[in-house]
Amino acid sequence: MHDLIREAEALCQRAGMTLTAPRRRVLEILAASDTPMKAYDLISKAGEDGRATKPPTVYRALDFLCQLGLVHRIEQDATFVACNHAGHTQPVALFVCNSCLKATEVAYDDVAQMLESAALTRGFQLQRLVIEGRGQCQDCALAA
Amino acid sequence: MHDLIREAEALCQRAGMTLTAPRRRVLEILAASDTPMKAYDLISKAGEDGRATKPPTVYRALDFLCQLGLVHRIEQDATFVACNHAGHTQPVALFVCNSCLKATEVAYDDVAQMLESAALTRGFQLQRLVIEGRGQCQDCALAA
DNA sequence: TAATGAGTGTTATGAAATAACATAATAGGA
DNA sequence: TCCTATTATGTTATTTCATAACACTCATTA
Repeated sequence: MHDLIREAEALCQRAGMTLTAPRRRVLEILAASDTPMKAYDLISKAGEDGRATKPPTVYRALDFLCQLGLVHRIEQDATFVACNHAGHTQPVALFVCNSCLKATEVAYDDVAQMLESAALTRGFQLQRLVIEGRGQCQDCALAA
Repeated sequence: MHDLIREAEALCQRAGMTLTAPRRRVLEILAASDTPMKAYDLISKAGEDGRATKPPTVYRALDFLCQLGLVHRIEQDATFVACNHAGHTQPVALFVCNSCLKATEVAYDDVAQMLESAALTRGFQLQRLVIEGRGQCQDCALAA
């Protein structure tokens, strides 16, 4: 978990950017959470130490972290989750359990290639790809 | 385009549901648009005849139409688009052009199967799948 | 030391979606 | 037919998600 922060720092440095205080704070909170979080939960959590934290601060940090691939935004429900494979810039698929809400991150090069070629046969040049699943994770299936 | 409405009616009947006035209205507007629309654009457009149309009316219609697969919600930017292959209940991938904003709908059974099995090897049982792309469509690529 | 640029703080507002409750329309059964 | 249950809509208000705009800080460098 502190690994993640260290990796993040290294990654920023390589990219010529800096992991400033608010960015690090947001990443720490996300990394400590076992489920994806809403932006406003982050905002109140980040403000739990003395000073107030306001929406733009957190949204800016999230934009930054998402761009570096350190955090993923789950489009279906506007939540954010820290990336497992810190540092990879490849796209991932995110499977979210409807029961426990935990997110499973999966690399999917093969799938991406299929989609890319499916798009290309229609003359469409892919720049960004979002793949999100909903369902039931193993733990919840066994518990039921 | 009127085909779509007729198909929609048939589909509703088969499902034991009804294509009521507001639902039909929303579907018509979406079908007439060549790009995906935001909910609030629909709301004002639907209100252009005399009577005011309010958010819940349109959101309810959208929920209904999405459930029947007559409309798709694009999660990335919260827009809605009428379905091409009216009646299919299989999932589709949506590729949205960053220039002209038009959406291309693509069936992807093979990709879905890959993702499903990728999920299953992790014990994850998929119930819903969202696949969305962003990029440049053929027309815009040629125009540039 | 001025000028630049990147980042943050703050106020205010815009945009997307839904809760809660009242009302209407419709279909089925006695 | 009349009652009742169900389904859908109308309406008000509010919640949730996100960003615009501008002032300020602080490090870098010319």
